[in-house]
Amino acid sequence: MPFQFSKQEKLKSRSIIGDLFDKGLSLKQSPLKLIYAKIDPPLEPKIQFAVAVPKKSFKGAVERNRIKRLIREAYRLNKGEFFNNIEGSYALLFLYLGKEMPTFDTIEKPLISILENLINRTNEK
RNA sequence: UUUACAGGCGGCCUUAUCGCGCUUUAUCAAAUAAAGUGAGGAAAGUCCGGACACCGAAGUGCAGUAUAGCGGGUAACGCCCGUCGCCCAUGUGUUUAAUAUGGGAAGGACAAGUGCAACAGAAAGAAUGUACGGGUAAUGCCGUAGUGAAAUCAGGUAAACUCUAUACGGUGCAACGCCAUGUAAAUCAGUGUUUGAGGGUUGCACGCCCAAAUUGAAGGGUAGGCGGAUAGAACUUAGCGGUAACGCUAAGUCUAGAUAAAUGAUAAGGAAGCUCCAUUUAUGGAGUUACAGAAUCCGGCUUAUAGCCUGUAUUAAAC
RNA sequence: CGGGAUGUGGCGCAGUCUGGUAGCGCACACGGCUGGGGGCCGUGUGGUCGCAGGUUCAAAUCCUGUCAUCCCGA
Repeated sequence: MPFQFSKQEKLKSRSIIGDLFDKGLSLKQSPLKLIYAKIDPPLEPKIQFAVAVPKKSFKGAVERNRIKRLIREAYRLNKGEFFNNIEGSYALLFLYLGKEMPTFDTIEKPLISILENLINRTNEK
């Protein structure tokens, strides 16, 4: 079941999200930015995921929803490749920093490269 | 065929591979499977009106806010319908008047009081001028001229204060109820109290309530979870009443309920409209297809909007 | 979801309550003082008063609608 993305995998806790902004580590690959942190004690689905698009860049709710859906889709299709055998529990938060409407391709490529970097970092430790 | 106005529809269809929310069924549960279902006319702005919920009195007075011909519709409204007067445009008529059609608008009161009117002008409210003409015994008086938006009339102005009539308790689903977690000030109930600072209660006043101590009881916050929460002033069709808004009756239908927030992604093909180009005048090629995403729920208003359909009026061309 | 404020020359502000002339500082242009710069002095340019409609003889000002920006509460 590598391509599913259910409700449980969404990062929902307000306090964890607040901590991410305070002391999370970040990886950037334009137009995306990933903020992540290792969570201890581990969460139930070990990897939890969230998306955010700033209201300042995109005023309309339709555009913001569209970008969030694209990012979520790209994450859903690629997460199995990276996280199936990972150690530890992580919270991930993707931010979209671009100013123009993306297509699926312009989302997927930087997302893959960010995930590769993330895996490399966690293995080094 | 052009333009304007009014009303309606409004990101289409198929296949493949993945995927999401909710409901029901199957399994002890979890996970899973199957079936069903899943954004709008504005879901938006939050400008009005309600439903619904709560408040230690939500009381009295003042203040404040809103509305404004008349009649009707409605749960209610500042919304909608009809109508009278007013204003504008066009046609007929034409010295004026009148009349037809269409459109517009917050349309009570200035003989209750207070205020305001730049510049110009003699004068803008306790003011009656100047010139010419008329008239008279003479003055008062009458007309014309000039300034100005308004000039002799106790005028104009209330989208000036104000007055009159009517309506309004306050706060809002982040209301409110419940569950789990559990340290202290704090809360609730009973007993009790003289003075009174102080505090609370709707902007103010009155009024009302609280307040030491002691006994007893159950809990509150803590970005957590559940309920509130989706069947309703609902929708569709038919008949009847009404100029209309709308109402009544009957039959049928079930029509989103998320919560860092579901309704999507990729690929291929197709249909229709519009624009541009080419020409064998009917085809080919290219481009484009809006505004925009439910968040307690309804009724309005306002704003955004490609294209299509219907109706009315109008313009031009051809026959 | 609820509440509040602000839009005026290039920039920062006053004027709005109480309607008739849009003003101040900085900046800009020209001239003067100086050998030159800075500084000071003088003169000048520059504003659909966010937008639309209405009331009025007359609107930055009053009324209605609308757009944008900012702030606050939970």
